[in-house]
Amino acid sequence: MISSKFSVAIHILSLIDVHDGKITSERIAGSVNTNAVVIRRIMSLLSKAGLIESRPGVTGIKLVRPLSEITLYDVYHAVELPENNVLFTVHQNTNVKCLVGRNIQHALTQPLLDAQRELEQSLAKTSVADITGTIVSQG
Amino acid sequence: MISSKFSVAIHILSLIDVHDGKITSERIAGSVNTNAVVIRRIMSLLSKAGLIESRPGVTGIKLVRPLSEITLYDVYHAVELPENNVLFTVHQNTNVKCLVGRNIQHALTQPLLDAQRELEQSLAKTSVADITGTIVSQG
DNA sequence: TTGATTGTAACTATAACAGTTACATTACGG
DNA sequence: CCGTAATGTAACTGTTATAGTTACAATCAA
Repeated sequence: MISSKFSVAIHILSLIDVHDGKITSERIAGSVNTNAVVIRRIMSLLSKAGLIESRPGVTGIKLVRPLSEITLYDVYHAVELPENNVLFTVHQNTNVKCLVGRNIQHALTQPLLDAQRELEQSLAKTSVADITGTIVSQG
Repeated sequence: MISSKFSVAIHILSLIDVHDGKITSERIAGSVNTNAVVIRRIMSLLSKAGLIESRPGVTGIKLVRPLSEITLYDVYHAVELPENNVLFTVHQNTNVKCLVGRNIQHALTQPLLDAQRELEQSLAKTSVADITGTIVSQG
């Protein structure tokens, strides 16, 4: 399961955009209905990914790129993917004396990478601006 | 992250096939290099999904369908997907007084379902027999 | 009937996620 | 230039999922 960090991150980016950057983590937390530290932790991941910029003591969060140039994949990659960028865990240390144990990891590599790529390419088709557009049109 | 239950389940199905069903959970555990109860737990999920059949006291596990008719998606669905069949967690209980809080879940629904479908369709393209074929060809 | 096997409960350990309190650091506004 | 407010992060708690382990009742084959 992909955690709610992903959808919360999109929520954060939408709010920054709607408020032209003039918003605090406390206010965002009020909209998400959680604690401000939860918001700041996810903002920290978005900062490391180069999507936003913020500074201690200063109210306001800057979008480094417009939301039309940030895809759902960018957000997913920033907050969900582990260091190795691999979605599927494959069990290691299998018994090399066994034909299956010796070769299973390699046999799975390509199909699992393909599936991950399809997921990511689908996410990349939608920008956060598309999501904000849907939100605004709902009223 | 998708857990190793998935890759272990494929390992189990491959071993059943390679040994024509004459194999115990203890032997499978020896190939996977884990405890037999871990294997039986995953076997229980595969049984509930109707992919295998086994009985207490009887050595041997039956493949209900040939591996060529079991896709990676079938295995993934059997051991990884939660009750609601939804891959992405979306945060709930957002603030309805806020435009974004009021509409974010609905705005995310379709793109996230699309991405999940792409992942699943990609997994469905490969059968467990394909994996076993790769394994055997490696030697 | 004996021995092997399955199925499952129960316990432990670890890790990720999420919520919370606390606080040092920073910088803007009066 | 001081006080207020905000960020960034550490530290702790609670919950859940995964994984490993021991134990054992139920089952069946030989």
